[in-house]
Order: sequence, then C-alpha cells, then structure tokens
Amino acid sequence: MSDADNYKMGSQEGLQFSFLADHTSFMYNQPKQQNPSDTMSFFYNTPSPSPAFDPSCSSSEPPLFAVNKNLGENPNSSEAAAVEEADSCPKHCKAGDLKPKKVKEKKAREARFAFVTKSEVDNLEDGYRWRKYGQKAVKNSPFPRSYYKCTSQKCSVKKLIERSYEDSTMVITTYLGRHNHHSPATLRGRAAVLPPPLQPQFGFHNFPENYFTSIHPNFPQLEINPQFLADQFNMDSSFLQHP
DNA sequence: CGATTTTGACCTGCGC
DNA sequence: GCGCAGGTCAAAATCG
Repeated sequence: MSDADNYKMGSQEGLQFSFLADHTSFMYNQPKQQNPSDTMSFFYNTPSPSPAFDPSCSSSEPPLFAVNKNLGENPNSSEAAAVEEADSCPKHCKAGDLKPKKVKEKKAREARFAFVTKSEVDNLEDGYRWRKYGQKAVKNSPFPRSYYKCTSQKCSVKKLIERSYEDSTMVITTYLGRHNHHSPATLRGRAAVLPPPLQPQFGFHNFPENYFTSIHPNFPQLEINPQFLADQFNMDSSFLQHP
C-alpha cells in the first residue's frame, strides 16, 4: 500500500488532527460532509485556568500532544484523557494548584510545535529533508519515539515522531526550532502553486512555513494552506480552494 | 561510496 | 547520591 493510499484512508473519515504551539493546544476536525466552501481553520483551545502558559513547566514534560476531545462520542474516552495530559504539566503544576512553586532559572526551552495526525505512516512528508539520529522507548507506551534533525547545514531544527499510546492510528509529530532556509520541496518547483513564504516573525515558528496561509497573532485562528493539505492528504485541491 | 538508519552507550535534568 | 527517563552521540550496518 502506498503512502498516498494511507492518507486516503485517513481522509475518508474526515480530517482529524490537533496540535500544540508553545504550550497552547489547537484542534481541527473537519466532518466528512463539510461544505467545500467552508474555510479550513484551526481554533484556539485554551484551558482555563491555563497551565499551558505556566513558565515553570518548561523542560521535562512529556512530548506535547493532544487528541481532539470531540473525536470520540464518549466524553470520558481515553482520548479526552489524553487532552488533559497534554494541557496540564505533570506532577508539580496541576490545574488548580495555587501553591507557589519553586521556580528555577532554566535555559530557555526551544520553542515547540506539536500536532497529531491520523496516519498509518509515521514520518509525514513536510517538504524538508530529515536524518534520523536516535530512537528511544517511551515510558508507558509500546511505541518508540524517533528523533530527526534537518539535514540542511546550519539548520538545527529537530523533529520528534511517535505514535499515541492511546490510539495507535494517531501520529504525534513535534517540531523543535525554526528552519533558517526554505523547504527543498518549495525550491524544487512548488513555489508556483504555493503562496509566498511567511516572514520570520511567523508566529508558529516550528512549523514548515508552507503549512498556513495566514496568521492572526491577536486571535489565533489559522488557515491551513489548501495546497499543502491537498498534498498531504492526497485530496483534490479544488475541493480545498477558497471560493 | 556517500547518505541514511539502527542501536547501544553516554549525558543531562529531575525527583526522591 | 541514586535511579529514572528523555535526549544525543557515534560506530556499524544498510541503502540507493
């Protein structure tokens, strides 16, 4: 079975994926019957109170991930539990814990951007070239985590890939750092069909710049690049184009 | 033969 | 200080 077939299988159920950017979780869940003219957007999902922004939660939490709370019919499903794990920091800063915490000066954590996709292939094609440099077993998970570095010289972006232990069909991808170069795929001739690259102040700096068509920094609603989705999910790009 | 992957060893940070 | 877990290194193996 080809990768394209795998993506097709995912899209038959509608597009479902979630992601985190700098400790804030986002989710996207497109119903199968969505109106083709609808804008495809990600929406802010800030927990309240919001431990996601607790600066003391900075260096040793498990990989950031979230699973859409609305994916399952049962609100008490394990997927909803996974969101709780992603939205709260482990042990020392649970939501509702108002005790002052010992805050250490820590090396600034590399910005992260994590998202979840439903796919049978682990390493989703994102236009960049990656070299695997490690693989580790993950506690409480039967699936290992793979570590990748961008192969471009002077680019220190890393990517972590693992499968969700709650749902083995979900792939958790975490980007660390920001590319200092264009996507090789873009340079190879896709520029003609892609919008101009976003500027370096791109708010979700760990993500390939061609993922999104626009960013609203004060109201974080993202519009995904239709051509990118078409490429990733083997969909008809005309279905995804804005009216 | 160069690039990439595999995999065990090693390093680091954190909690107890 | 010790043990655990996450992350990285680097030599060997594999691939194209």
